[in-house]
Amino acid sequence: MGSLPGAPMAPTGGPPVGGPIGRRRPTLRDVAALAGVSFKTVSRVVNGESGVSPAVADRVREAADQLGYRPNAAATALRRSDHRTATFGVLLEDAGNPFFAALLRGIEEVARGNGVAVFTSSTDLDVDRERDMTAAFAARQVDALITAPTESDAQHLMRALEEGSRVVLVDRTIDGIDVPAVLVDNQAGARAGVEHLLSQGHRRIGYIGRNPSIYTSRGRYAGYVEALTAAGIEIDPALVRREGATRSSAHLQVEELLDLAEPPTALFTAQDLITMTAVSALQRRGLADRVALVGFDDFELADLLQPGVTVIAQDPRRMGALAAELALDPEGSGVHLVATRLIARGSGEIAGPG
Amino acid sequence: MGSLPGAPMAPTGGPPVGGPIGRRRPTLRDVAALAGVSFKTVSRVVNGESGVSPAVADRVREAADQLGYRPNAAATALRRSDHRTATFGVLLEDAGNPFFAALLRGIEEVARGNGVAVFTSSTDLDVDRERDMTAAFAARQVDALITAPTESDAQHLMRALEEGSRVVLVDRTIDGIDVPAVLVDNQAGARAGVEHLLSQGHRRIGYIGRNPSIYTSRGRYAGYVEALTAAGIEIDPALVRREGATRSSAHLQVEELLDLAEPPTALFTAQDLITMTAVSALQRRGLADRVALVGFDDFELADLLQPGVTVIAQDPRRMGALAAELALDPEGSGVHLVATRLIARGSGEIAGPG
DNA sequence: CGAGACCTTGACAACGTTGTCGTGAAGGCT
DNA sequence: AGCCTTCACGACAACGTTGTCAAGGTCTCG
Repeated sequence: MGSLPGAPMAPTGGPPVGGPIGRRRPTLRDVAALAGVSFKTVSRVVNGESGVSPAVADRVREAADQLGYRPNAAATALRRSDHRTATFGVLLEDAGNPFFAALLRGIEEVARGNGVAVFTSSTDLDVDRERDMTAAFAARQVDALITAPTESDAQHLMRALEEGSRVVLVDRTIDGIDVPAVLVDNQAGARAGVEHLLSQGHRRIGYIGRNPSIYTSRGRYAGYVEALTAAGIEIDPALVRREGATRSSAHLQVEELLDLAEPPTALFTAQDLITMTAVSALQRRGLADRVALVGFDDFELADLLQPGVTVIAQDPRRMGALAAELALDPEGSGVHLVATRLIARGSGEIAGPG
Repeated sequence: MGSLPGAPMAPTGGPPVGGPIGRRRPTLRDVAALAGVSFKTVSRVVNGESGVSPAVADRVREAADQLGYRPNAAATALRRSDHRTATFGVLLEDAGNPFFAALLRGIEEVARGNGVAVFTSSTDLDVDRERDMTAAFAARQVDALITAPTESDAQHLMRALEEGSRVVLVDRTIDGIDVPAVLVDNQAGARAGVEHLLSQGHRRIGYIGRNPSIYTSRGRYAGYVEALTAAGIEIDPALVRREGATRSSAHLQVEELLDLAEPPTALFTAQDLITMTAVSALQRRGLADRVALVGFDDFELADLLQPGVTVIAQDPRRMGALAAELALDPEGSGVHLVATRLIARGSGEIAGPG
């Protein structure tokens, strides 16, 4: 972990071969020598500490500019008593998914504005990978770890906390750990989506979601159940599919629902990729304007499909920005709920049999 | 730059307030004390160096496990003679754009497999931001900087090189610097796309692209020109728009072309977002199945639109993986061209007037 | 004019690790 | 037995910075 594959050892004792390209980077001492002061004085100027006369400070700055001095981040991190590294670690399911990509952009934005650099990694829901990367980030002493945790085991996060990183959860939460979190009210969002379908006269509403082990998946299903129950409709297990992890399995599940003797007249899909899969399946069967569809997550081009896809939209960029702000603020705490918003575009407004 | 906003100073001299949550992380010395050896011996065991008897090594490993020892990355980076940090910096235009998101995933994958952590940042084509982040990454001593450079000025990259980081260019190249690069043959790809339209009988083919200051934009336009010229068709400046930077300006340009007295019968759009914008405009005017369209870059749902969108597809994930491998390999060099591929889905096969 | 306070500056330790060298014991050879 | 090599391990410097403290100079005020 953490080591590059060994580069071949250079043979010892040969003649000096003209030195590698990189000339040594100037240090505080180099600047000090040029400015004719002690290196500690340079340190003070660089860090904007008080107690340096303006004349000396100018001379130092000039010397620093001339040499192109830049502080060595490793030395700073090592020495500082607060152990700040001006670095975040961000651990998401998949930076290639538009939702997480936007979330990452939101984090980046706030981080950059505060001089913080951001480590990223995708877990693809792999628990081992999640643990490894948490460890890798903690070893690099990130000031904060912003993560959408995969599993219910908080051990690795506790460890990161103990080692001095702040931890902020985003999109998903986890038991047994008290840290700030930015979440969406998945249940309310899903309920609103299903109620929208109910109000169009649908009674047989299929649900296609991801594995219940995923936090968001549980809340969204609960919203589905809640909406139907409130409308006095019993949950029909035949209409519920909650195994979609990969794209192809999601596709299979959509097909299964449509193949039922009594197929649903409307679908609620609980994630963007599943929604896209559903659109694809419906189109292929020529059912796109007969079976209603509401999906959780907005996505690019949803408005250009025929019909446009009605969605429960989140605001991932804002979620990311909020998470980053919580990460920056030592006092930041609590669970922050970000609202969802129903965007009607056509697919959700296809009338039911009623 | 690089400093967190100053946290308020704790008042000095107060009573010890029960210590902060984070207990001190164990160091080599702690492990050494527990194992009853010198800390240098622990260092040897941790790094798998030879010259430690198996019995002692076991004892050390046991002690390290018991304390949960993890090497301090900052100290290692500071002390190592090769200055390796097992860290990459990745600087792209926009991690929210699917193309760059996939590219990032490709880099991440290879990096993770080699124990390398990845810093990311988006530039949004802002040159200042690009320079700042290059500096921020270089200050953190990244082993390699993988970047899709914005401008033709290589100064900041030269600087990063001098300071010991490898530099790998991806998607875009830049003059005056000799570093490995992973590029796409934009010209050949665009030419193939335009030739495809020509073969459907189109002669008036509009071109909508981004600002010529962008490397990829130049190559793609050159391919357009090349294809038309080879077919004996003169470039009609009225059909060429190369100012699309933002989404709304792209939209405007599509509208302008369609508003011409003699509008084009086919469009070649030089980037994914522009293609989406064009689809949107064509749909709104009811021209989606009358005006042919070929776009550079594949994108999600391109096959589900009506008609499906014919594209020149790249393989960004592979590009990213390749770039990361070049970054890892000290001998890596040269320009690596990744092929494009035309995917016919309908929009590009709409027949021309001929 | 002298005492104290303050301001500017420098010397030096320390952060946790790797690199270099030294030392003592064990082993091999003549 | 004596000498040289090898092996296992430790002592210590060094990386570039921040934190602590002390020294010397200037200023204020009685």
